[in-house]
Amino acid sequence: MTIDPRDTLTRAPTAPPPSQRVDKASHLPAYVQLAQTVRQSIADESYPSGSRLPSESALAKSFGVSVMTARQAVSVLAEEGLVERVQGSGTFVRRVQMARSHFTLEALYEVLARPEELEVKILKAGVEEPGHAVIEQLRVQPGTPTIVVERLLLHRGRPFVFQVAISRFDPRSPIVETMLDSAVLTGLLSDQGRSSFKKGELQLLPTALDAREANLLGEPPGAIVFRLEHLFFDFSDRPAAFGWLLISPRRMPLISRVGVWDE
Amino acid sequence: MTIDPRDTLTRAPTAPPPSQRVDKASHLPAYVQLAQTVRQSIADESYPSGSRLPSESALAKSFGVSVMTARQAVSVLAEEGLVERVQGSGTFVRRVQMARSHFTLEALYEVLARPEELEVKILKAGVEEPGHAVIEQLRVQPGTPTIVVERLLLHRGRPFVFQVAISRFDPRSPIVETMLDSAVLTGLLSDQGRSSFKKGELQLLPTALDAREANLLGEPPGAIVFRLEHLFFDFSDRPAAFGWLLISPRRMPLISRVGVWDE
DNA sequence: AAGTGGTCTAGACCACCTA
DNA sequence: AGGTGGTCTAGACCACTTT
Repeated sequence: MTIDPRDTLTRAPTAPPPSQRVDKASHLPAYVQLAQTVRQSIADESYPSGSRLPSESALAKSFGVSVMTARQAVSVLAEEGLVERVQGSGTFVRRVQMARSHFTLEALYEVLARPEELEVKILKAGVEEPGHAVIEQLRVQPGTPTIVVERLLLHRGRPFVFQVAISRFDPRSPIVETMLDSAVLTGLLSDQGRSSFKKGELQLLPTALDAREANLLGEPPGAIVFRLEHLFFDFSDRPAAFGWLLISPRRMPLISRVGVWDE
Repeated sequence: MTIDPRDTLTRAPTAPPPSQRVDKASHLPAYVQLAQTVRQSIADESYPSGSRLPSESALAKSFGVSVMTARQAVSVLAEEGLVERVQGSGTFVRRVQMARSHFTLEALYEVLARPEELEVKILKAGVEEPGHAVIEQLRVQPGTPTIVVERLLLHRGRPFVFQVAISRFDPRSPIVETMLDSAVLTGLLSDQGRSSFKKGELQLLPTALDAREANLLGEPPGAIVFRLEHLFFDFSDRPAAFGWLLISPRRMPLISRVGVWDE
């Protein structure tokens, strides 16, 4: 759902466009320079919250670039969430707001991308009858065997992630290979590994560790951590891999910045 | 950090570009139609994971559009995370991976955007001496009074969010107005309200509710919930508002989808 | 050297909103 | 009706990678 910024804000007059021109000597693209100029004007309140930016053609003219280039600059700011385009009306400076923030698993990705610092301990690997949750998620018949793998991932010798992964048992693929293939972990997380899926759904939850999990992760009993549930689908749209990661917020901080931070 | 997709994947030959043309009768823009065509080819593995897409000029030619239009179509897929551009080399189909997921506070935003369904209960509003954490976050001198407000937000009559907000005491602004201004909550979350900041930093954490918090939110004692800490800065780059929200994952599910879902 | 994506031009017409 | 952003053209040159 979208809220029209004009409904709720006192319309401020459009400030004059910057008279500055692109520095052709600079190796920075013109659209980056223009975006930074406008970003700075938002930061110092030359273009206050809710006000309308100069039109793209006005920006182009005053900055000495073509309309498409000015448009690209505005696109950068729109993607950053600093401004909002309204067709037929203009581009408006958006207020800084919490709900626009988004959180990425960058911290996890950074670690997984350096396999030389990682160690994978297989805690359990076998074929099991699925429980209720697994039957529902993987959409298998009760009694159908599934492959269950528990892994502890260590980063620089310290416990990092505890993972439980449950896959369909596929008679066409070698069992042992599938079970021990750490690609089911690293392949889902980084660009590496072989495993390949069509799509996936993830849910982030807060949870408390039980005694065993806390011990494995080197956390105090009952520690509160993130649980990242994942369900991946093969190219036939069948749910193929279900599982979850447990990871401490200290090891994977979820931080988001909104508004103008660079300068 | 970035991993070159070519390092880790068997290079698959580039499949032929789609011979389909844009439907000019359709009201869908050409770039959307082309993006959907390519998306479908990724979904059915005509362009398998790791393979190179046809070049933008090849796509443009076979689809009967200009290069810039084909480029815009590829940009859509790149923003979705389905493909990755490598300058000088090509555009490659990316594997579906967990670490590319991102989580937004959309569920929270949806609720906050409908003020008619909301009710705000002020549980506490007053001037207090700041504690250790607040002194650090707001960078105030010990002993400097700060404004503390506790609010319970109800959605359709049911407890939704518990918020604690601590602001600098600003002698230039009316105290009571500042204290009771629900904009400090809704303004930070939605486009509405008056409060305005230059930038903000947010951190999402898992936490357990204490007895009072659980009672307020209608959760069982010790329930595990999200804690969204926020620190907002005014246009002088001074930290101006610090606080946190407590919200159940049932009321704000954090779900992310990766790969090809539409069709 | 040839091919790729990245940037850029100088226009054009359209859909939409405001006055 | 005039202004705005949204889409699109048919080129161009550049930076970069691969052959």
